Parts: sequence; structure tokens; C-alpha cells
Amino acid sequence: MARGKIQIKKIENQTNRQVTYSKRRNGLFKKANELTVLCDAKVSIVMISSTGKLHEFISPSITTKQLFDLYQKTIGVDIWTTHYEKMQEQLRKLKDVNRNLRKEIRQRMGESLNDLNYEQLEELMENVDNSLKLIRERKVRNVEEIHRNLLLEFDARQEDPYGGLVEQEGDYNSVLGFPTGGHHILALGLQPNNNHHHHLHSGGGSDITTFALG
Amino acid sequence: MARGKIQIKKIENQTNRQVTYSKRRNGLFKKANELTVLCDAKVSIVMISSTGKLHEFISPSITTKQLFDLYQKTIGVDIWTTHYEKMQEQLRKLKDVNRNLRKEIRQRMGESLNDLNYEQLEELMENVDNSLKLIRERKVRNVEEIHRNLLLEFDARQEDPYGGLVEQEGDYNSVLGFPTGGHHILALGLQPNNNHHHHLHSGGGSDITTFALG
DNA sequence: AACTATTTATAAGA
DNA sequence: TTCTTATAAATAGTT
Repeated sequence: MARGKIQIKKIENQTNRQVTYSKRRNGLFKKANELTVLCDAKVSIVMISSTGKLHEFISPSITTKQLFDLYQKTIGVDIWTTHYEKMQEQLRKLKDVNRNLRKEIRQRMGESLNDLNYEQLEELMENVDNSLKLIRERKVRNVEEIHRNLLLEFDARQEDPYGGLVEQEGDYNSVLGFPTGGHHILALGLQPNNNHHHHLHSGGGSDITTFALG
Repeated sequence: MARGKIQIKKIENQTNRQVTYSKRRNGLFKKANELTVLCDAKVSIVMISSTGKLHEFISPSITTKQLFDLYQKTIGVDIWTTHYEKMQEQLRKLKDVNRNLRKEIRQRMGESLNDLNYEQLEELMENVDNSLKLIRERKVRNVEEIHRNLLLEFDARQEDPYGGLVEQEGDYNSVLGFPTGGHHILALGLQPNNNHHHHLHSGGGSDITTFALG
């Protein structure tokens, strides 16, 4: 738009393209800022260059998060889906597992036995009978020995209070051999990525920021 | 920028402000589109006018959601914290419950008894002993009756397979009276809001869209 | 990063 | 909202 008109098509020369990107980005952000002030509007601009750099402009009166929240509330697009879909799946599976655990306990307590057929009932009975023997056997042991073990246990548990995460413990599988439907608990890495490069682009208390993609 | 220079400050006359907003918004979107094409960049603009209308521009090569995902991955700031913080808390509590349930089962099976003192061991033994009696008693019942109950149960469970959600079942509380730390599971409403008003702003296969806030 | 000839955006008016 | 147009602002090509 100066020293000659240009066609609006991709600039093939990479250097030219980057220079133009930089100049026009500044122009765009300046315009966005003017619009913010003149019209009392809220503007968010996020852009990624052909080299993968991320730049953003955000009106001073709002945060990007707030605008994103508003955006998703207004448009209804499930922006969060990819992030909480996995967690919801994990939650659902944990609830299933807990449900099965509760059921097993109830059965071991002599409740909810209607779900069991005769063979399962017999199996359960033998299992509980055997458990009772174990417990009784244990009970008759010297109390001092129990106490000594407790102290040893206590030391060990200082480092690993619960013996690992649920994921490491694996799926719920009934000791009585009830089908569990093949549930699988996934390990998820849901911590925010923090090893980013953070670089303030424009001075003067502006809200224009530049980030490098990981 | 024409017929006289203007100060970059809020236009007080509302009509003027809206006219300027509309004109400059078009200008900004045009510039954004040129930048997209010329420099092979990806640009997202979301803006909210002083009257609460939401407008957006997005480069054809990407969706707003993709750019948002990329934004959060790049910047890593916990934009989503408020959304998944609650879920993480819920996950943590479910895992606690899960852990306690597993522990109780192990103890009922005669394992992990070192955590128990003598009184608890005795209580457990009596409990299991009583459970065994219940199960044995049940086992001697007529198999036909069991079968009849099974059929009745089956019909009932068609509607409500698991008898309610974990939330409704309440926290885990050991039947043996172990402390649970007062855990509380929260119910979350995390469904995206879909009752939005959707209105295409610009023609010509553009990616410029206008939304009215609910 | 600066310069500047030109193109483009737009404020005010219709 | 759209058009017109004088003028301010942005910027392509150059240094």
C-alpha cells in the first residue's frame, strides 16, 4: 500500500514475509488498541506466524481467560472438551470401580446377595470363611509382635503413605471373579505445560505479548 | 483519520461510537485477513462491543478452538484452572475413597492387618464372623427362592443398573469406624451452555461471525 | 530500523 | 446502513 500496490496473496520470499508480518502485526494491534479506546470495546487477538511464533493482543479491561470464558459461554463451543473429557472419563471409571468395590464389601458383609448365583455364593462363603481364619489366626498372635510391626510399618509409610496411585494399582477386579466389563483406568498428564518461553513484546505497559511455541 | 484528526479517547456520543465500531471492526477484520493471506499466518480476533455484541474473525486455516488449545499449550498459564481444579479435587477424593475401599476389602480378606490395633482386629473378626453367618444362612435357603429373587432383581435393575451415583451414595465411611478425614464429594455442572443465539455476520464464505450475548 | 511515495482507512457529512 | 470525499494513517519498497 505504498510505493506500489500489492496483490493479496502469500509473499513467497520468506524475509519479505516476515518483515511484512511484523509491520502489519503492529498495525493490527495498534488498530485494535484504538478500537478498544474509541469504542469502549474488548478485543482479543491471537496470531501465529508462519514460523510458529505466537503473538497476542488483549484489551486492558479484560483478560484473555475472561474473554475465552465469555466466548465459550456465548457461542457454546465446547472449548474445554479436550481438556476435561479425559478427566470426566477418568472420573466415570473411578466411580465404576468404587461402585464395584462397595458392592464387593456389601457382599462380604452378607448384603446384596441376590445378585449372586449359588456357585458364587458358595465361593463367597468359602472366601469369607478363609478370611476369618486368617484374621482369627492373626488375632491370637502376640500383641507385642503386632505392635512391633506397626512401628516398622509406620516408618515405611512416611515415604509412601498410600502405596502408590490408583492408576498403579490397576483396575478393579473382584476377588470373586465377577465380570468388571473390562474397565481400564488411564494415567493422564493433566498438569499445565510450564516450560514455555515467555517474552514481552511491546513496552509501555501494553498488553501485547509474544510467545515462542515449544 | 479523515476530515480531521481525532483524539484516541472514548467516543461519548453513542451513535457515533457504534458507527465507528462497525467501520473499524470491518477495517480490522480486513487487515487480519490480508495478514493471514500475505504472511501465511493464523489469526483469531474476538471482540465484544460496548453494547455486548460478540464478533469474531478466524483465519480459514484454523478453528478458534484449535487456536485456543494452541494458545494454552504455548502459554501454559492455567487458563483452565477453575474448570479442572474442581474436577481434580473430585478425582483426588474419589481416589481416596477408592483407596479406603480397597483397604477395607484387603482387611476383610485377612491382609494388611498390621494397620489395625488389637481392638480393631477384634472388631473386624466379629464383623466378618457375623457376615459369614449371614452368608451361610443365605446359602442354605432354597435355591429356587434365590432364583426367583434374581429374576425380580433383574427387572428392577433394567431401569437403575447401579442404584445411583457415587455422589448420592455419600462419602466412604468404613463400617469398621476408621476415620475418613471428612471427605466430601462435590457435584459439578460442567456441561457446555448450548442455548446461544447464532447469527452469521458477513457473507462471501468469510470466517467473520457475529454473536449476540445471551 | 528509517524513510517516503503511495495506497488504504476512515471521520464527517449526506 | 451505505456512499462520498478530504484527509489521516499505514505501509511496500528502498536505503
